[in-house]
Amino acid sequence: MTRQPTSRDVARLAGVAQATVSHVLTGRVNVAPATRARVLRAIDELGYRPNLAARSMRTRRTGRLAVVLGVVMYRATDVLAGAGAAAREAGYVLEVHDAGPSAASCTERVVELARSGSFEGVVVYAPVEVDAVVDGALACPVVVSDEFDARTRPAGSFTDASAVRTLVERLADAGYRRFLHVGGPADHAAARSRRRAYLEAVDALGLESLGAVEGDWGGRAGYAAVRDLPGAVRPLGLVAANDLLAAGAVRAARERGWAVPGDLGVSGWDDMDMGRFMTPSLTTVAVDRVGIGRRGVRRLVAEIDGAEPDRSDVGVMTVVWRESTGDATAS
Amino acid sequence: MTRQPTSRDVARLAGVAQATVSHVLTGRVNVAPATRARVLRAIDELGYRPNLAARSMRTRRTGRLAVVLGVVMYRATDVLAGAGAAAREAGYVLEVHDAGPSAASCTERVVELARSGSFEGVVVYAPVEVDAVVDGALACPVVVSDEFDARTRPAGSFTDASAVRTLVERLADAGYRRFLHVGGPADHAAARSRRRAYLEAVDALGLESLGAVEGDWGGRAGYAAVRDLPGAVRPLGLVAANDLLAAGAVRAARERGWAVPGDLGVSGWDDMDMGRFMTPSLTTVAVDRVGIGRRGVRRLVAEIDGAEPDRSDVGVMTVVWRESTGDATAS
DNA sequence: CTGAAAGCGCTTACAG
DNA sequence: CTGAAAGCGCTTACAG
Repeated sequence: MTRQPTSRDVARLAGVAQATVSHVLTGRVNVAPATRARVLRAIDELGYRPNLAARSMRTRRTGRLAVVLGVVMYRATDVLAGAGAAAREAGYVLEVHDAGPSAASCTERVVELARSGSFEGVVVYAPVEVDAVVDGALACPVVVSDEFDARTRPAGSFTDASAVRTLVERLADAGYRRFLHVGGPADHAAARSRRRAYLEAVDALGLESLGAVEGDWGGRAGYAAVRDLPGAVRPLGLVAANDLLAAGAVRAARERGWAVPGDLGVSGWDDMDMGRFMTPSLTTVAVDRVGIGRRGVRRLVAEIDGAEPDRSDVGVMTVVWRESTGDATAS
Repeated sequence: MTRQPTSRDVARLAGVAQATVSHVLTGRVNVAPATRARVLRAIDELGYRPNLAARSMRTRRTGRLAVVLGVVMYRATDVLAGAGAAAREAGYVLEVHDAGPSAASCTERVVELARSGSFEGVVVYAPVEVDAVVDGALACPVVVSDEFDARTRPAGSFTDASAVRTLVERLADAGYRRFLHVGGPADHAAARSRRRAYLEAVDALGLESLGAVEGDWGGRAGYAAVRDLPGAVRPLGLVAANDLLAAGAVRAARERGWAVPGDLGVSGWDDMDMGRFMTPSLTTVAVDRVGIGRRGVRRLVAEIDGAEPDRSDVGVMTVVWRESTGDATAS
C-alpha cells in the first residue's frame, strides 16, 4: 500500500516528458515506436496505473454509468451481467444503485443520480414516474428499460402481447372454456402490458373471461384467486403474469382437488428455475434478461453519443411449453 | 446539460473565498454562522454539486468500494441491497462487478480491481482462490464474504452445521431410516460446509447414510440422484444443498410413484419463493441475504479503518418447516 | 474566522 | 515526433 506511481514517475524512468506518456496512453497522438516501447517498459516495471480521478477531472468525462435497479425483478443479476458487458464494450463502468420496490423511491433516486454530475448516463431497470424524471434539470441522459417505461406503449409490449396471445390460443385449443388473468402490480409497465394483451386476446378470440385480477408479484394472489373461484368455472384457463402467481394457483387447485392440467390449465412467466421440477411442470415465458440489460445500456450509450439506438435485439421472449397447459378434462 | 457550477462560482456569488466554501462543505473548519448561511444559500441557488473526481484527487480517497458478485447466488440483489445500505452508512459508494461463475475468473477480477487503485476496498461475494488474492500486490484491502471464504472453516459454517444437524434429526425423528445428501459444487465454501455438516450429523447420530452426491446448484442433480436409487432405500431422508436440488428430487420421486413425504422426506436451502407453493411445500433454510451483504461491507470498512470488525450479526439462518419433511411411512 | 496559494495526477492545445 | 505549460475543481496547511 505504498504510494502509487504516477505518469511523472513513468516519464522520468523512460527519459521522456510526461506528455509523451500521456500520448502513449491515450493513443491520440503518434509516438515513435522506440519511444513508445521505452514508455511501455517503464509502465510495466513500475506497475503504473493511471489515476482515473485525475483523468476524469481533466477530460471532464467520468466513464461511469449509473444503474438503478428495482429489487423485485427475478434474477436481476442476469440483467446486470448484460448491462455490465455492454458497458465494458463501450468503455464504461457501472455503478449499481438499488432503490427499493416503489416507483416513488426509484424516481427520486434516478433524479438524484442524474443531477449529481458523477455519471455520463443513467439506465433504469425499475418502475419510475417518467414525467418526473423528464422534468428535472438533469446533467445527463436517462434511459428507462422498455419493460419499465410507462410513457408510451413499451417496445416490449409487442412481444408480451404475442406471447400472451399464443398462450390463450393454446389453452382454448386444449379445451379450456373460461379464462382468467392474474396480473402484477399496476405500477409496473410489464404488468399493465400483459394484462392488456390478455384482455385483447380473449376479446379477439371471443372467449369467456372472468376478468383480470391484480396482485403483487408474490404467489399469494394466485393462490387466493383460485381458492375463491366457484367450482362451476371448470375447465379454466389461467394466464398468470409470473411463475409465482401460477404456482400459487396450482397449489390452490390441488387443495381443492382440481386436476392440473384438466380442471385448470395454467401458464406463468419468467421461466423460474423451479418451474420445470414442479408437478405439473409449469408452462412459462422465458425472457432474455441478459439481453434486456444489454439493450438498456446500448440505448443509453447511443443517446450519449447522439447516435441511433440499436434496435436489432428487440423481442426476446419464448414460450416454454410444459405440463401445466395440458388438455382440459371434457365435462 | 450546461456547465456545472464550481465551488468558485459559489464563492463568487456568496462573496467569500473558495476555501471558505470548502470549509463549509467539509465541516472540518469552523465558519461563522452568517458566512455559512450565505454560502449555503449560494450553493442552493446555483444548484451546486461538488465534483467528486476533483475532491477524490485532492483527498486521495475515492470513496468507492468494489463488489464482486458471482452470478450463481439466489437473489443476489438482496445481498447487494444490504451491501449498498452499509456502504451508504459509511459514506461509500458501490461499484458492482460480476465475474462469471468460476473461481478462476472471479479471482482474476478481484486482483485486477484491488490493484487498480480506484477503490478503497473490495468485497467479494463469489468463489475465489483466496491464496492468489492474498499473494498479489494489492492497493487496498480485500474481504471475502464468509460464505465464500475457503481459507479457514468459515464463520458461517457453524450455523450451516447447526441447521443441517437440526434437519437430519428431524427427519430421523419422523421415521426416515436411510439418508442422503445432494450437495453443490465443491469450489463453493458453502457447499463444502453443508456437506461436512451432513457427514458429521449422520455420523454423530449413528444413522445409515448412502453418502453425499456432488451436483451443481441446478435441479437436475437432485432429480438424477433420486431417479437412480434402488427402491429398497425407502423411507429415505434427503438433505439437499439448495431448493432446486430438493425440487428435482421431489419430481423424480413422484415419477417413481414415491410418496413425498412418506417414502421420501426432503429439505432444501435458500427459501426460494416458489417452495411454499409446491406440493408438498418445501422445508428449507432461510438465509438472511441482506445481512450477508451488510456484514461483508462492514467487515471491509472496519479493515479500512483499522478497527475491530463487527461480529454482532453472525448466524442468520432459520429452518422453515413445511410439508416435505413430514412423517415417513411405516414399512 | 477567513483567504491566498499550492498542488493532487492527468491531458490538451500549442510550439518547436 | 516530442515536450513545456496550463488547467480541470477541489482541499489543505498556513498566514493573517
